[in-house]
Amino acid sequence: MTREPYRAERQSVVRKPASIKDVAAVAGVSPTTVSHVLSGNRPVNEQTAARVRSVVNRLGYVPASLARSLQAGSTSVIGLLIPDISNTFFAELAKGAEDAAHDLGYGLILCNTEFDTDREDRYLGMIRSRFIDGMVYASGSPPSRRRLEALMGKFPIALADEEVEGLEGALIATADHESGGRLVGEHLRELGHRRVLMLTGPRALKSSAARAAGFVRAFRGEVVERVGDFKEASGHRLVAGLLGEGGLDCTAVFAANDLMAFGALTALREAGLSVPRDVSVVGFDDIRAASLSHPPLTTVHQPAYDVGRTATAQLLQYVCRGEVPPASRHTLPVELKVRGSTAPPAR
Amino acid sequence: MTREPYRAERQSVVRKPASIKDVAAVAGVSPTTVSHVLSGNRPVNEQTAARVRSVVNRLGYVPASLARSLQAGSTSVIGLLIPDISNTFFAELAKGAEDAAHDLGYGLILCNTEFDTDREDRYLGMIRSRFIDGMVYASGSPPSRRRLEALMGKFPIALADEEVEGLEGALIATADHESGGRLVGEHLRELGHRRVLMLTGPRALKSSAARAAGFVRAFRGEVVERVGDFKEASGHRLVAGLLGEGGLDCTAVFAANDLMAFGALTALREAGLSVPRDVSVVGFDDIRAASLSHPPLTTVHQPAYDVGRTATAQLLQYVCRGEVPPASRHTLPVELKVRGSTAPPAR
DNA sequence: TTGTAAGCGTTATCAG
DNA sequence: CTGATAACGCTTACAA
Repeated sequence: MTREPYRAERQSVVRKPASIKDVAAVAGVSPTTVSHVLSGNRPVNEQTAARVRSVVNRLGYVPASLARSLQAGSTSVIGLLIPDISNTFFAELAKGAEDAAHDLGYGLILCNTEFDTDREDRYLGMIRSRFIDGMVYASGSPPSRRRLEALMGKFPIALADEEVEGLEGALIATADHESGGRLVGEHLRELGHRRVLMLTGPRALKSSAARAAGFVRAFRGEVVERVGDFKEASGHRLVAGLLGEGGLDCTAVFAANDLMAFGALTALREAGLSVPRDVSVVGFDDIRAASLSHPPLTTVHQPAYDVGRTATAQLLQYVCRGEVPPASRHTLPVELKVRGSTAPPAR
Repeated sequence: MTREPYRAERQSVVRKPASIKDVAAVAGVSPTTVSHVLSGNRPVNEQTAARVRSVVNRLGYVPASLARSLQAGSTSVIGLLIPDISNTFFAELAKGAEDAAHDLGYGLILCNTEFDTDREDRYLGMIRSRFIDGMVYASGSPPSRRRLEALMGKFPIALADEEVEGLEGALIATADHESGGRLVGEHLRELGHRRVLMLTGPRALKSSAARAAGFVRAFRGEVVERVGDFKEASGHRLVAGLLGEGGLDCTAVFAANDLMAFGALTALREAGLSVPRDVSVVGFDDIRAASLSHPPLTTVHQPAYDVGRTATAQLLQYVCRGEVPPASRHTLPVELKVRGSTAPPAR
């Protein structure tokens, strides 16, 4: 009777995989020939080729991509640096990036930073040590700006979703945040609203500023501005605060992202107000929950998938040829999704 | 006047980065010494070390991780194979996997398959060519079973979230699907329900079968079963269908995931039924939208993050030592989240 | 049509 | 404390 542990131990001994030399030796040819049979880079006698192939199968030989990469000087892998993969916006973006990478035979390393600078540093190290051929950089932490700057002239990097101030000389793919704000402004104006509460994102983010600017310009009414942090709790806190201080005094709320809009929604409901009868609410992003909530949220659809896909495709266009990309900006269209959370103001 | 294109072209010429030999030459020492200064693997004269370090900085030398990996025989990168990163369940799982990998200094390659067999094959190739040291495999397409089987004895692979039938001899981390089903069964029974509609996932999935089995055993009432595909549309279609055929004839609906539960919710609402007054609805997964919907969804919280984290940590425990992992199963606890979509049956 | 030999950039071994 | 030298596993001139 063999006891379990023994069997497990025996299985766990990894025996060294066959190398190109092993194949060559068994097939009675040189490593060069094996290489050429597999790559097709130069003609090989059909008899020889057949023999080599059969040995390859018999030994289960698979070329070590590491050695190949070392020789070739590139790994066919790029990185995607994002703050939080569990945020559906970034998950969609990642999907687009992964699709674009896959199309060109590239792998994608997920660099999830949680806004942690150390973590971001470690991932940026991968590009400096040339383990990845390039990086798609989607709004990391603000302090990373200087480091990015140093890298950008020397390594292939593309900015996705968020511009980094002072880093205009790069490949950039971003949603048209300003138009998004404008669409919301026009929508609320047309409904008859004249005074709205605007919950913005952090001031440092250009995307957030662009949304606000577009909105203010198009709305042309009174705008009460409060700064949030893109989290649900901050939307709740800001609205509940105003409600407590003696009234909202606005007929609509425009939150710079859906999560804050949901926080606002909850605060309004808790105060006994009805959406959209008493107050209209608009978000930004169009995350999955937006169409599922009650009422479904009027929001601006951001092409997260396309942002990721475009940034990556652009980047790879240069990476393939071993070039550092020039400056170029792609602004992707957004779309207003009018749902149930907006209506003309009461009275 | 230099015109833009020229500058761009000039910048795009990548000049070859410094190697350890360059540093050695400039510092007047051997590559060996440079290596040791950087790794600390053996003592080096402080003067020499200082000189080397200064040259390293001056030349901006960063060791090529590729060469290091080739020599070491491992890349410190593993893969995470999932069907769809834009599904919040897998995004959470990915986050857990990424965290666990990062903790041990490993990188994580995102292998998003979209249930595409070719795509899955290409990613599995990465492990065979030893570009990655291991793979966390989260419910790929059914046809991949045979291929997995061949790989599992030879390469480090861990199964996350979903068991693959016939592949018991492996590292497995999964949620306690059966207990989840049981909790729902008990909950509905205690509320007084005696006849429920159960929307299951695809029959082939063990997780789905386990949820159903646990539910049926605990509920001990009448169960009308319909097979869905985990998508929102299928929940809607199945419920709307029954509603059309002359009545639901059940006081509650248990969907095997939240998405189908939302589909059911919509169908019920469209038929003029109120949840939970007329019909109770329960989901499974506890995706973000579950707590945001109206009414908030009673559901089973799956520890997606922990599943990803556990599977990955387990895998790495063996990968670190260059071993193929033995069989071992980790079943993670689930939790019933009672929210607003369930209530005692009417009358 | 095929083989030899020189890289790719590290680190480990062994010697001094 | 330091340095040659030989791997790691592949590709590709160059040569035959």
